[in-house]
Amino acid sequence: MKPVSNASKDTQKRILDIAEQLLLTRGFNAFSYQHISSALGVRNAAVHYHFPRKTDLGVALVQRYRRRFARFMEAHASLDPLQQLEGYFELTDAYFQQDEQICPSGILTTEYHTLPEEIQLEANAFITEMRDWAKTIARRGRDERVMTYPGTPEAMGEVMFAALQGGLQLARIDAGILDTIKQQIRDLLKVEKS
Amino acid sequence: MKPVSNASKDTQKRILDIAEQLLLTRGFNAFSYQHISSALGVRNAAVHYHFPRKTDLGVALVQRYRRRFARFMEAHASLDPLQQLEGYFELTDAYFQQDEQICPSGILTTEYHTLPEEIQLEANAFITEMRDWAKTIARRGRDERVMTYPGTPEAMGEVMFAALQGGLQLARIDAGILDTIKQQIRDLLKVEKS
DNA sequence: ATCACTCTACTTACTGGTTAGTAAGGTGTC
DNA sequence: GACACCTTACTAACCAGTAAGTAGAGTGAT
Repeated sequence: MKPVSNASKDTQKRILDIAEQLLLTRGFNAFSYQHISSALGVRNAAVHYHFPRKTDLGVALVQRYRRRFARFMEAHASLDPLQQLEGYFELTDAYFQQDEQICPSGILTTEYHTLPEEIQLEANAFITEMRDWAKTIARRGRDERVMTYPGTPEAMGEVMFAALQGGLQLARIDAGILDTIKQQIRDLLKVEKS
Repeated sequence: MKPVSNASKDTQKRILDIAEQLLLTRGFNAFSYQHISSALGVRNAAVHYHFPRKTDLGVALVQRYRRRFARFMEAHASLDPLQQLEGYFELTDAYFQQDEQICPSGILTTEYHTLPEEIQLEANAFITEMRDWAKTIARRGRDERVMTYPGTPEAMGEVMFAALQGGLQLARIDAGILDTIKQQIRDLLKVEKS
């Protein structure tokens, strides 16, 4: 149990918060330690003190997403599939409403070939977890006879996830597209908006 | 009508070809004039001679996409909707098979907030054209009674386009996802693979 | 209680590399 | 000799990352 001061923990969290905002609006390659340090009111080297290399910061960001998404799944585990679907939609909306952020998986896959391997590995795990959650909703929806669709739950989950990822990006061009896609997914699953 | 030498036209085309490859694999912010000039075997300033600012190069790239996509639509205009759908799928496949490239609209929307306004405007127009084509396929498919789906053709087109855009990106994590999504779209439209 | 010491969380000051972009000069072709 | 198409040589800004120093808070011995 190593003691970490409150100041350190707080600064570290604030760095992650600022970096997250920059990641989801500008992408990993288009933000610098300067952006973070000036937003935080400290010097460049202070950021390097907490996250020596930018790769460390990237890995920490994705790991935090994974912990957060694990808590999200846990909180929604006992809900029925229709509520889980709406919860998934709300998560998507929440991104866009905050500075037109997009889903982290969209950033990570688009910039994939330019990312350090350590971040790629975390991204793989994170995205697999998100895709699996979409598939789980589709599977439970069919098992509990509240969703009706052709094909396998796996395929339906992939389409739902891919459409929301793409939809979030396209919403930057046309904000209305996100609602259209959410409603069409409901229609394709033959469910009513709850 | 200003005369342009063959050498110039050729170099200009080769710059665009290299830049396109870099754009679709690395993104606009993650490639430089150095990347292009070294791949082309010329000096940095030679690229600036043809495209003074990087913005000029970006605009030229998107405009070329638009011309190319216009020709694509013209070539497929007289086909039946099922063939148009498969043509759309083939276009998607072609991107991925070439160095895991993704759809330009995925790059442009993901990096949107970091792009110069001139490129944003071209991107808006290009993406609108691609989305409209997807909607046209969905509309004609229903009108000619070869596709069956809930919701409006507009909504179905948006979901198809967004799912393919997201699917291309996710294919970098799991190559199989693209085929899964294509087949699920066929199933959702109640059409057979042609 | 106070001096000596240690540690955290920074700062200042820097390096070497990369970036887009430019100015001026050269060379071959019509 | 005019022009297209390049080159060499450069600038200023930015990038990630580092080395060395410091202020202040806490600790421990006397």
